[in-house]
Amino acid sequence: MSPLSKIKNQIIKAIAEIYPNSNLVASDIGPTPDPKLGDLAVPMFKLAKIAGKAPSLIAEELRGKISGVKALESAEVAGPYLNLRLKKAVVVKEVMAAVAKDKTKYGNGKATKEKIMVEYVAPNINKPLHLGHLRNAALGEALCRILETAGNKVVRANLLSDRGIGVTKAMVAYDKWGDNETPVSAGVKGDHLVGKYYVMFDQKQKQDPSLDADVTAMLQKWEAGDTATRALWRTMTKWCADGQNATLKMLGVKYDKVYRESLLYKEGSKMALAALEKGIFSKDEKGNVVAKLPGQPDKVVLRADGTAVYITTDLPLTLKKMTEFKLTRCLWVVGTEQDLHLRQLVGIMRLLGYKWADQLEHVSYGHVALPEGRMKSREGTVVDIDDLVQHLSELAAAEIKERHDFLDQSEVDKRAQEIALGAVKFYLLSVSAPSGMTFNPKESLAFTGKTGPYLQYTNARIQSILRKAIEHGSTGAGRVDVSVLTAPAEWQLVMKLSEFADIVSAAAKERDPSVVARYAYDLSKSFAEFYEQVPVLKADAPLRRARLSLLRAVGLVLGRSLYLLGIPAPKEM
RNA sequence: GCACGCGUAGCUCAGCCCGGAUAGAGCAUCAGCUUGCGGAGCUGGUGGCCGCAGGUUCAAAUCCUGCCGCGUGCACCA
Repeated sequence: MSPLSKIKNQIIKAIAEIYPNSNLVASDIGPTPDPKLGDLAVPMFKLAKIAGKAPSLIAEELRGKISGVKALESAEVAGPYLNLRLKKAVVVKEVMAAVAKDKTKYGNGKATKEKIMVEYVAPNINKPLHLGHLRNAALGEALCRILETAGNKVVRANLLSDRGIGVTKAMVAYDKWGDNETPVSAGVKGDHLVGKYYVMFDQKQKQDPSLDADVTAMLQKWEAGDTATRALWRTMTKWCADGQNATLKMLGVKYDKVYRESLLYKEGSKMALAALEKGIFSKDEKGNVVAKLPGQPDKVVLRADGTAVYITTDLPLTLKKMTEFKLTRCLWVVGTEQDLHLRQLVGIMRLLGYKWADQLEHVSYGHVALPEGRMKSREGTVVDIDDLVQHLSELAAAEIKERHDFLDQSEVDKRAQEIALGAVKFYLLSVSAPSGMTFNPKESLAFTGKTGPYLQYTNARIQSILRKAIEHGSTGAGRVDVSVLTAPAEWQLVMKLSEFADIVSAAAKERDPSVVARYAYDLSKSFAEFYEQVPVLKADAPLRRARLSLLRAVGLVLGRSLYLLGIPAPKEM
């Protein structure tokens, strides 16, 4: 529990001793709108209702009577609110001690019994990953880190859609016009090479619609296990998957388990037929196997000719996930356009009699639009991740070079990519998930204002001061009296630090990394104000030591916040 | 047509689940801050019928109802 929550709980308890049937809870207590009014505000409306008295009267009664809260300095009545002022020295000591004690575990939640699988990205293996995948990857990875930090066991899973029309189109085009080209001979990543043929197919198909028949024919050969077709498929899907994995690695994504559609869909057909036999599914007039779901449209789970549809794979996949890993929760990070699909999948699992259907959960995120309109892979209007990060890195590199004349190119490149990733990830994560968003290139490329680089810059400044302190021989370690930290800017920072654990648990509960993004920004903003107002290295020894330990605490918590968001934290930039 | 999501400052978005003090940020714009620990920064100003109309309440951006606008889905596509 966060130091702040502890204090709030003590206040709740103290009020309950005066009003035994008090219905106030810790979350009723909030910050005051203005620091001049005090630190915490307790609204009296709930108590007023119970007691049948005016809120201001209750506040008046409580004022001065609250006892047993060590951190409480004074209480003032402001209309229907009881505003509390905290003893800064007490709180500062408690918060700083908590950070010092827990170090990199500060903010961790208590271990739960939850074991949660998060499936995210789940790409088609026929083209490079694009902007939509980037929002998915950023969201999924941040969610995993937040859930882990909140005390849960997390299993990261990917599903490769490595079979079907998309892959086959690329195969047909390569077969006809590929001329034995390879990623090495072409000098491009495998996913980009496969994507080139995927786009080529659609261009040629517009001229010659008969190409569709070639796709059908190749799909059938693949299905029949034709040796040459399978070999081509293995080669091309490997190229593509390797390329995509390189992109994911750059993004900091690594999976515990990777599923492949090609290894699952047949099992799905069996499950569907078995359920048909038992009368759980039925056949429609065309002969398709259909699940009839209460309150939802019917869902075809197997085509009349016995071939699989998208959801067919999900049947055995979901079953495998839940049983193999003994999960208590299973999340999909998937766009809002699949809301209905996933509701239907959950409904089907329930229909099949699996009690854990209630533990399946869709983390839905809105579509990323471009200002010009919708992204379309086939029309080349996609923003692919490799190109985007490359472009951002170049801009960042130019900024770095302006500031540092004599840096190695390799160091420039390294920092530039970290800044580029910070910029785009923060941009995508700072918007709450279900909202659609417009990807405004200009803004996401910006390094000033409420951006990833601002957070990274804050971290770099903190690290810089700490480095200089060591050079000057004053580390701030050892016995430090932190109670001298009484300046408003210091107090504001300590209050921010005190709520970190609450932020982590709220983000985990809401499945919403934007909570952490907002916090990280607020913390950085508080630091910047502190930095402008208060000298650290030039302060007298006792104060300097105290401020240095505050900076270490802020650096640690900011670093943890950046980690939760999957944003790199370079020490210099 | 039905379902889901969205509508808050010129632009991009928080806040809504769980109703409470003058509705918050960033960008843009205007005016300031540098012999100083990293100016990718800081301080201040301008800018809002919180889509519209009702209702509930001592109190509504927040809850309820209806309407309007935008997006997505309702495929033998993934």
